[in-house]
Amino acid sequence: MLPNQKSEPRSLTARGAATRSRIVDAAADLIYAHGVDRTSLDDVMAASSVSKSQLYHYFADKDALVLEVIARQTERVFEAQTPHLEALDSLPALKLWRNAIVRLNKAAHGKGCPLGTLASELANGFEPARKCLADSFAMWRDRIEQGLTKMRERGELAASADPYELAVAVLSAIQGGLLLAKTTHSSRPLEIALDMAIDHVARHMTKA
Amino acid sequence: MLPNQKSEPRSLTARGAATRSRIVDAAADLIYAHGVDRTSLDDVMAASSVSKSQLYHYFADKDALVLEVIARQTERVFEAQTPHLEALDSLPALKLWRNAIVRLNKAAHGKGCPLGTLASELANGFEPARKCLADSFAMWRDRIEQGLTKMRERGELAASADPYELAVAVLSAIQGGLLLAKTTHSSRPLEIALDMAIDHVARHMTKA
DNA sequence: GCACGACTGGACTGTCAAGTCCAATCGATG
DNA sequence: CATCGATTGGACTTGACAGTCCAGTCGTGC
Repeated sequence: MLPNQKSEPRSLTARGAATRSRIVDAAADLIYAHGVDRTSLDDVMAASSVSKSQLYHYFADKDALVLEVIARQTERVFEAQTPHLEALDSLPALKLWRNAIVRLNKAAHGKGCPLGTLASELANGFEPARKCLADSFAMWRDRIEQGLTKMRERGELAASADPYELAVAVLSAIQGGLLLAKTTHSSRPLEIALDMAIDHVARHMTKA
Repeated sequence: MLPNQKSEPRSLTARGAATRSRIVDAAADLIYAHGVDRTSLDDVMAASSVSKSQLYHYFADKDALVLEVIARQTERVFEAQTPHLEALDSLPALKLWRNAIVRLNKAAHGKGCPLGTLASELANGFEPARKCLADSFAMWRDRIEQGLTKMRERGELAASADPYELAVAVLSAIQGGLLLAKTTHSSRPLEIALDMAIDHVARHMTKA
């Protein structure tokens, strides 16, 4: 059982890094639009103006590329929620965030959450991807949890409230709402789910 | 533009119906386990002990089979929630249902909701499937909504509460909770999401 | 018992996708 | 400017999969 790090050259020049990044971006877009299995490497080649050998120069195989795509989408999801995600420590902040998510979903024409669709497609059958996505969700939950913890420290949230559980509940609402929104071609389910989640947090607040 | 009902023979004998049903069952199982794109017709053939020509005798193409699988999974989901789904008209009934869902998820080794995974995979790019799944979700939501409506008629739920919106919120929580449960390999997110949803309903109840 | 249509078997085709290979360039460095 | 590894091009191999075709069997109504 040798370390078997067969892929990825030891060093990358600036040009190489740019090419590699271009590939990941194109793959992320295509996979978001069509799913992992309906995105061929030929599609990725065409979209990123790259040849087959380059793909296999930078990535051991399609699975390795998919793993990179997960990482890239995780970054994108976090960036898209900036700056809201950094300070979800008050009811007004949560509501602003809610509106931003709804806006984001509309801008994406209700295609759903990039991480959610990847998770649904890969969580069974490609264990490294599942782990990676579980980490992404954990980080996301953690951001929410941090804001709630701050609220509790300030006494805005009841001492009996569990920031971890509240954060999991909120994230569930987001994912479920996005899935229903995507399926029904309407953003209402997302709005309704988010409002429930915010109500749920509000319910654990001490009187104003 | 002729009606173009190219597929499906006019009549089915008992044996033919059985074969056809066997195919759909096998396809449903395989697709639930591996996803639509990772399930080949050869796999379905092997699992249902059927030859290629039989597949194409009963279904116009893979898409037609997938549509049937959606219908079958919809039936299964509803059956699995029987009898709870028929009378979600009290808080205790909702809690019993919650426990049943958690149990079901554990029994399925956290593979998630059959409808949810299909929706995530097919909602973009295969419009007939999306419509079909949207209908399934609407029926599901309607069952929940009916129970809540009954509660409101009885005066247990506040007149200001909207059974439709509450039902959508509950269904979102289920789907989101199942997705996180599947990704994290833990049923906790599902439990947390369901508890939030039930709390949310309880919050709209008139005092006991 | 025979005729006709439902039903079945399985070989065959065409396409497309993953992954391999080798030879050619580019560019920093001594 | 010579060298070496990073980088690139694209043809080629291999296998899988959707879908086609035709020939044969079964079973039910007449």
